[in-house]
Amino acid sequence: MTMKDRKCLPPVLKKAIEGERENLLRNKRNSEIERTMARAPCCERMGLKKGPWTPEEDQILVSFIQRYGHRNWRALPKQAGLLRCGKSCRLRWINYLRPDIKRGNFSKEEEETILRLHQLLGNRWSTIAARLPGRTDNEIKNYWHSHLKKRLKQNSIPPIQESDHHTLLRREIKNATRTSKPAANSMFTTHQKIQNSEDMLVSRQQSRLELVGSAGNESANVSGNSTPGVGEKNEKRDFATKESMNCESSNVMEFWYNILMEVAGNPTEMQKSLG
DNA sequence: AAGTATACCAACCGCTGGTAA
DNA sequence: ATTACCAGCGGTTGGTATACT
Repeated sequence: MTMKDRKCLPPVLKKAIEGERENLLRNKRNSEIERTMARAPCCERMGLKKGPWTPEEDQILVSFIQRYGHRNWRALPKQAGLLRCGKSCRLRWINYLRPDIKRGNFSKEEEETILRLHQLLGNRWSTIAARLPGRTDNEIKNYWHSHLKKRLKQNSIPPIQESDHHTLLRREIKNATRTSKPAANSMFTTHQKIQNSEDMLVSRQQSRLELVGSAGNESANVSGNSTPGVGEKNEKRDFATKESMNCESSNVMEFWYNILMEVAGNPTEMQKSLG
C-alpha cells in the first residue's frame, strides 16, 4: 500500500491503523526514555503528545478552528482540548488540514513555476508557495528535494547567471503589472504581489532582494499596516491584502515595480544608496 | 523470500524577527 | 534599552512503502 493509497483509506480503517501505529510509537518512545534516562523533549515533559496525528485530533483541531479561528496558536490546544503544543497544531493545520490545500501530483506548470522561482529566490519555500495556490511550503520543499533537484542534476541545468537573474526578475514584474486585474493564469496575481512584497520585508538573507525589502517598510505603512499587535498581525495582513485586491492598489504595486526595476537595472548603485 | 537501498512525506527542531511589556 | 513571548521559516529527522539485489 502506498502512502497515497493510505490517504484515501476509509476513516475507520485509517483510524485503526493510526491507533495501532500510535501505540507502537508510544511504547517505543517510553522504552527509549526508560532505557537511556535521557531528558525528554519539552512537549513530552509537559505531557504533550508528539508524532503522527490521529483522525480524532484532526477532527478536534478542524472543528475548533472552523468555529473560533486561530488567533493564538499557543493557547489553541488548551482551549480545544488537545494534548499538543501550539506549534504542532499550527503545522498540522497549515500543512495538512487547511481546506484550501491541493492534494495530488504536481502539474507540469507547477513544476516549472517551482523551478523558475527556485532559481530566482533560492530556498525561500514560503515565498515560492505563495505563488502556488493550495500548495504548502513543506510540500514544495519535499517535492523539490525528492524530484526536482535530482532532475535538475540529471539535466545539468547551469546555475542562473546574474544577468539572467535580472532579466527574469524584470519579466516577472512586467507580467505582474501588465494587467490591473488579478489574472488566474498570470505568474503574480495582485494578492501574490502583495505577499511577495511582504516576503521581501521578512527576508533574512543579505541579498539584493533584501535591500529591496528594507525599503519596503514604507510601503507597508502606506497600505495602512503601521504597527499591528502580534495577534492582529495576520488579520491586518489579510485585511490589507483584501483591501489591496478590492481597490487594486496600484500605488503600492507601482512603488514595488519601480524599486525592483531599479535594483534589477543597477544593483550596485542601489546597494550603495541603501548603505 | 529475505535483506538492503531508496523514495516519499509528515512532523519536529532550532533559529529569527517582530511586538509588547 | 532590554527581555520575553510568539508566529513563521527552513533544515532535518524518522517512519513507511517500494524497488532492487
